Amino acid sequence: MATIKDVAKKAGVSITTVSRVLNNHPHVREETRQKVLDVLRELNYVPNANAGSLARKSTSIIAVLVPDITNTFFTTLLRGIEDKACENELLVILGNTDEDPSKEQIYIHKFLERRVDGLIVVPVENRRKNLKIIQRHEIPFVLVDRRVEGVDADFVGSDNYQGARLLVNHLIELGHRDIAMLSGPKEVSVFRERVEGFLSAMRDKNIPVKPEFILYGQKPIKEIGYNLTCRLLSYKTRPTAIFAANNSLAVGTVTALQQAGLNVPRDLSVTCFDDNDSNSFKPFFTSVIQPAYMMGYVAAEILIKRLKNNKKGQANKILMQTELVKRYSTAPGPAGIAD
Amino acid sequence: MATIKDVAKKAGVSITTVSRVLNNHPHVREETRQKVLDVLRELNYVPNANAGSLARKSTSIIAVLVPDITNTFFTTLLRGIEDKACENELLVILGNTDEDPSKEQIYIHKFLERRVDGLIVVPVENRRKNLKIIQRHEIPFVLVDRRVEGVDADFVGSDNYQGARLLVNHLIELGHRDIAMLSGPKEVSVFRERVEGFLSAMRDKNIPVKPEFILYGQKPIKEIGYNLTCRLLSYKTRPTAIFAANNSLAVGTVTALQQAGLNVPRDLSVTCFDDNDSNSFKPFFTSVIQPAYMMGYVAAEILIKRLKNNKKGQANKILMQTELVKRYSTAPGPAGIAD
DNA sequence: GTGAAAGCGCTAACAA
DNA sequence: TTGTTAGCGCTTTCAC
Repeated sequence: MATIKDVAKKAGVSITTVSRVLNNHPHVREETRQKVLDVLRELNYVPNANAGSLARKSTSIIAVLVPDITNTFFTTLLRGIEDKACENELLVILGNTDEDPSKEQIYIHKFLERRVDGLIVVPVENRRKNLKIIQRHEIPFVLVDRRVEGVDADFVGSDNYQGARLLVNHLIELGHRDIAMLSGPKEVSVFRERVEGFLSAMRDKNIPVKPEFILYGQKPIKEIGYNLTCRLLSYKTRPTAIFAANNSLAVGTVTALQQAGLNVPRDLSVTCFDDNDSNSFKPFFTSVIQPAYMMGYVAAEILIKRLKNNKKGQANKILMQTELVKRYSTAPGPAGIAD
Repeated sequence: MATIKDVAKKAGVSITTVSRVLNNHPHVREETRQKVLDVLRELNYVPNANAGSLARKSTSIIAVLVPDITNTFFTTLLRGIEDKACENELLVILGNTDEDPSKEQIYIHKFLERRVDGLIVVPVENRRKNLKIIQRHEIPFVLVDRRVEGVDADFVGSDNYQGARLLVNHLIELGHRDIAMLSGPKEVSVFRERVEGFLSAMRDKNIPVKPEFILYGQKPIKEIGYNLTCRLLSYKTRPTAIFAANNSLAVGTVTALQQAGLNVPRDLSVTCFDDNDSNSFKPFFTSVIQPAYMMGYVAAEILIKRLKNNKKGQANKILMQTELVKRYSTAPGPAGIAD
């Protein structure tokens, strides 16, 4: 591949001049510029961005880390990030951690080696270790969706506590009392918050919560949702409604229920956080929707601002509101609908 | 961030020696190695991969270009690629073209600038231009899913022609005669092949095909599927079955049908290519499934082989078999089931 | 076993 | 307006 040197020689100018026309610097005579432009074309010149980054000490790349790239919530988030990044001529590189802390660590390391300008990360769990590595090297990053204790960084999330309350209040209004909650790992902030919202809504209405009705899965994925639901079904007294902490868990829940010959919502109501599938022709779940696209967009915005302002300033903490969307997975419970 | 120079100075050795221990070269005294290792840790040294790439003239990065990152088919493909790449310590960077040729061009350019070692691309359309750019710079790449006329490159796809025949034969067996086909753009090979498969299966059974029953969309996405289906429904004689060329079109189709008060499969049968949602608890569509994961894995395998063998050798052309999966979107048609 | 030095392709003072 | 030069952080040849 042709280098800037080749171009300079052929155009009969110095490499500095070529560099100037490549970067649209002023103070280049129109005639010279044209000549260089011609040679550029003639040689099919493609600048080596790595060499440029090395010299410029900045890559114009931001890295994004998500726990599950097959989850609509994260792909939508990603799209928000990409759009904002694109507006600012930044390249986005993506890592999929699969909810695995060691994968997270590997990706973070690779991204640091590539000297990305900044990162946007949905952290896998509550261990500060991986994030501290980023901080130690003073690379700006923003946390999305999940907080991590002891890490003071920009954060964009949604009001999980309030969202969970919306969902639970809806179930209570439908007449449900025996409500079970399927949570993701305790270590992840969003799941703790959703459980707390659940508990508070129940407390407000003086409805007792059976301890065995709160189940924590190691990962918020459908296989785990399936297993936990089977456990619920094995109880002598079963819940009449299940609140799954995310979309994937809910899918596992419904799978287990169907397999047990139970109809949703006739026999049991099911609710969850987030949409399950962007492609669905008939969204099924009554759920609380987070503004995923906006969360990504804003996260990128904050990161970019930091990149431009030389990383200064206090951490931003942004909390977005959620919305309850009633659909087909919930129905009146045994207590009947309250007025 | 600490550089190799800092490490060398602090360890009292030359940068060459540091480089040697970083790359596990032999001929380093164990004592020296240990000392360097200690300093490496002490300074939290993270090698600059861009500088390394520049010197080594290879980045160990491969780029992947897909048309729609929200489509399960492509995310599954991607996962296959990633797994194989990971085995070989390659970093994958992703571009989402949104079926837009100009986005494709932009990404290809960015990837070339970053000097990726190779690319895996699901091309947007049948224009050679973007791919010729890659070829001109002699960067290895493999085409996946879609072929491009006039481009002789490694290719991994599936037997769309045969897959379409499976689907159509199934519909015919169910007693359907008035079968409509919703295709993606003519310019994309897979859609041409699926239409041809459709036509050949109909011809084999001597069933006439109404020209107005073959509709081409500009993009294979649900919005277009919706529009085309509305067009079908406006005809005086409607089809009794619709063959959507991919999963997203099919979702649009069902949406339109539901909106028109039609039940699938009672009033109309619908089939398509590929699964619609990896997360579904009750896959709905009778469809032909391509081995997406395997396609990605094999594509990466071929690319990596080429990277190692110095790019030599004739182009591989791999065609994988598809599988018909009968589910809930098809039912017997007016002619009744054939024996 | 170890180091000096050249070079990868580019940017950015500084001079002219 | 243009060119010279010194890096950016690393690899690698060659000599010791």
